[in-house]
Amino acid sequence: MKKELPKQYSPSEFEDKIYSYWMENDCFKASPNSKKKPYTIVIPPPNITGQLHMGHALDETLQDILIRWKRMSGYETLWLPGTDHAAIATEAKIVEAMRKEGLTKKGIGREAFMERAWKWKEQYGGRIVEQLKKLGSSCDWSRERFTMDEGCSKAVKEVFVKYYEKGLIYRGERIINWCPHCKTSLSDAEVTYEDQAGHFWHLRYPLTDGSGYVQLATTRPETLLGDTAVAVNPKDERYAHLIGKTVTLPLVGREIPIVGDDYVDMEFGTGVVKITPAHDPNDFEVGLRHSLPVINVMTDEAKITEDYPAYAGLDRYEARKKIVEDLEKGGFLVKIEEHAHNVGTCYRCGTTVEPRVSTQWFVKMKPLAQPAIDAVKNGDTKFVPERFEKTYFHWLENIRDWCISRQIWWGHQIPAFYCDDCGEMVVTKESSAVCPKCGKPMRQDPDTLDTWFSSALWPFSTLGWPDNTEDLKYFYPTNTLVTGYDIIFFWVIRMMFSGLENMGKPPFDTVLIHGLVRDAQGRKMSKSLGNGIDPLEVIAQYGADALRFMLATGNAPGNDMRFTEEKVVASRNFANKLWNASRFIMMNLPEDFEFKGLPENLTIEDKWFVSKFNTLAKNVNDNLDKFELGIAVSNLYDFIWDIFCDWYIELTKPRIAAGGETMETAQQVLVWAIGGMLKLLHPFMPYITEEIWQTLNDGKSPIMLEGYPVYDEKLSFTEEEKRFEKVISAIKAIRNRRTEMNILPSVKAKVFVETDETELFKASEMFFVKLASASAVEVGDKFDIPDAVTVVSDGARCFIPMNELVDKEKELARLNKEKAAVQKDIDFSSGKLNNPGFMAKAPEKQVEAEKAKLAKAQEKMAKIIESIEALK
RNA sequence: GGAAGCUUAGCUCAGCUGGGAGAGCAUCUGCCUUACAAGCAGAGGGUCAUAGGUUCGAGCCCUAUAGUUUCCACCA
Repeated sequence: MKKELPKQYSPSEFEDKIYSYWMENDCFKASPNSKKKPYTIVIPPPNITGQLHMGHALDETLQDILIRWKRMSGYETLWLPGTDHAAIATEAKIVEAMRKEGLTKKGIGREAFMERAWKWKEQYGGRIVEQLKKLGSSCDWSRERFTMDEGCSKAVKEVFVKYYEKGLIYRGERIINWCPHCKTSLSDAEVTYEDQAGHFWHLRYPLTDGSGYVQLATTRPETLLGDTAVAVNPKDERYAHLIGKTVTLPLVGREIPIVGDDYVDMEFGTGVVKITPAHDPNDFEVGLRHSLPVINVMTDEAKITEDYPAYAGLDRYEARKKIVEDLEKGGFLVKIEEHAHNVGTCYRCGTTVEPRVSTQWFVKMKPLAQPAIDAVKNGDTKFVPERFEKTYFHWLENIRDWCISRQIWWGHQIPAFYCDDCGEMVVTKESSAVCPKCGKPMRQDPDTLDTWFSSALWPFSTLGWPDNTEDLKYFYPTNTLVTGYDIIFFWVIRMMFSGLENMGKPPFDTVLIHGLVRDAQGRKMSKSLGNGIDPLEVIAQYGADALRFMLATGNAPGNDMRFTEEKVVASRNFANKLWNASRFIMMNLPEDFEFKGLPENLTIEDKWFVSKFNTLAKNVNDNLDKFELGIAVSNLYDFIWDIFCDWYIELTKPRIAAGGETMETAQQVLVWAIGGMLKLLHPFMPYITEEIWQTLNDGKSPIMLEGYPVYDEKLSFTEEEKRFEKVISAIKAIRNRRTEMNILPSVKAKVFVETDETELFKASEMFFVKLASASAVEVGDKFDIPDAVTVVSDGARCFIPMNELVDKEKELARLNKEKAAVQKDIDFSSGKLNNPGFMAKAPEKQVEAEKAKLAKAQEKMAKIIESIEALK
């Protein structure tokens, strides 16, 4: 049957069809019973509420390239997919949707809320999964997981109880970051700091004994309501004598002490600080040291509490305004200054967080952090690029206890139970508990866990832990974790210590960090800017292969990249090029063609090509090994376009036209070549390579399960490669000369090739006809052609008799110019070789290469001089 | 305050362990040469931010400076 591709490359015609074909044939499925070596990647689970964006597209593309490459390289590969419940983000969306219906959480109650939330998950959780498939992601969908599914929930409880019993989890009253909008506590990692313009209010607090006042400044006058002390540095001579005295808090009238504490910077401001333990982390510490009372002045919505009737119910900013007014009226305000400062905001909603004292659950980090530091220090896990290890160490070395309880409903409810009668607490994996003291049913802690608590367990909870499953035994530890640098703190660190603590081994050996996909102007893609590019639209227009290829092109680990449509177009054009090259091959095969493998009777140009292909296979594998995906891509791009399409295909044309044995050999090599290139390219452009492969092989078996080409000593023809370059060099030189002289390609002329390699060039005569506009070719070791254009290249001197077209003066000038250029080369090389330092210290390989270069240049020089003489 | 990255052709960026500067797009010239005009053949264009240093040799290593981006911390 005649193999044939449609004339037009239109990816939308076959991408979905190919994906279904892979799914139907279970091509992505992994087995823990394989004899092969495992290679595993767990997907960074996208949020169920999310829509695929360019960040995902990049992340998935890199993972799919790695997993496909390893699969073809003989590993049992598992790419484990799933989604994250994204506690706060999802709950916010559900609450928002409810608000539109006029409903509130309180109104419908916890049970009904959870019912809605699960429905939401069913409705939207599948969307992002379908979008991942569009990219061509070869995940084992039969193993798809969700952070709140039964297994993951079991793992969460197991870990919580274990940590609690080991004293790694505790409950306590601490100052935490509170988001008044999401109405929950946040961990340190969930707070992003941003510069805001603010003010400095200079205030006067009168001494209670009437002997004067102290002056201090604050950026948050409303917290004055909760002041329980004023602090000075005990070494500060200005104020030391005041320690032990009291001041009367303006507006409130409370008598509060002046304490001495090293925390106060004598150089900054007036050297006097108001202390609000309930609403400032540093003040909280001071409060602990001096046993100060902690007075919370705000509700969970950051409104002033009922305790201060003058301000009760006012939002913190309204309260600030009123308090400043009142301070001024009372004569307590000295002055107001402009002041830029950094304020913490909620990473989900952007609201300014309110530090607040409350009772929460914490993970004790110090003992968990150390093994995670060690694992990277001793190389069990390495970061690519390495520089991110610094970030990792810095964070872990300065880590504070992790606040894991959240005051929301969507998530894993904390497995702690309280007795309302006697206050007894029980932490258990069971879903209910009875008070061991009073025998009464206990009430479960209403809080849920930080969403990152469950994703921290992802690399092993998804493999079946805490059960010792076949999957867990075979696939853990996983191999490569691919994620953006913005996720290191949230996720990578927590997976590291969780894996080490619970499995005794780090969860992966390599963390491949990539950057952000920015817009064409280099800005972050964001909803508020509206500059996001929808990957699905790009796929619809240009195909998933083009998008993937674009994302992999020029992608250096850890570096940000810009998305531009031109780059996608360039990638699409490359796919189109490959498509047409394949069409060329197919249309030049006989109907009964049978591929027999690489033939024995290769010509020199075949060997030139095969040898170059061999080098390509080596380079692509080497670069993939080093996670230099961007370089591997450009290796493939350059080879397929330049070496294969521009040269090798063109070289086969005269052979195909000639027919007979040379044609048959060329056909075998072409099919061998396209097969090899499709395989090498497959991880990057899975769809088009599969489509062409299927057509070429009559749909026998998928390319994605073929073996990946590797370097093969038998395919290395170094000598032939070098020799054939001489022919290419001569053809290029002739083309340059002709363009320079404005000779149309349609004007053919006889070419005389003077060379020592007469046999090589005689065999290549047809190439000069096809590629250098030669009407005829004569090869010899010596010619004397008058009125000819002379073209000197490596290993040959070509004469093109053009008679009237030849202007002797111009020709001479050009030859002299060329002579000067070659002389420069000679000077350069001989300069090096005459440099005693170079000769003494440069490696021998380098010296040899330089000598060869010099010899080549000298040979060329001799030919040029000869040509100049002949013209005179 | 601490740390990291970036600065290479008009634009966007490669350049992996130091050995005579590359790609895509854009520009210019000429071609519809039956795989491909989403293409082919050519051309122009860069004291690789600046200043020192190491080296036989530096875009690449070291130091400093400038500009730029990002992360972390934070003094009320």
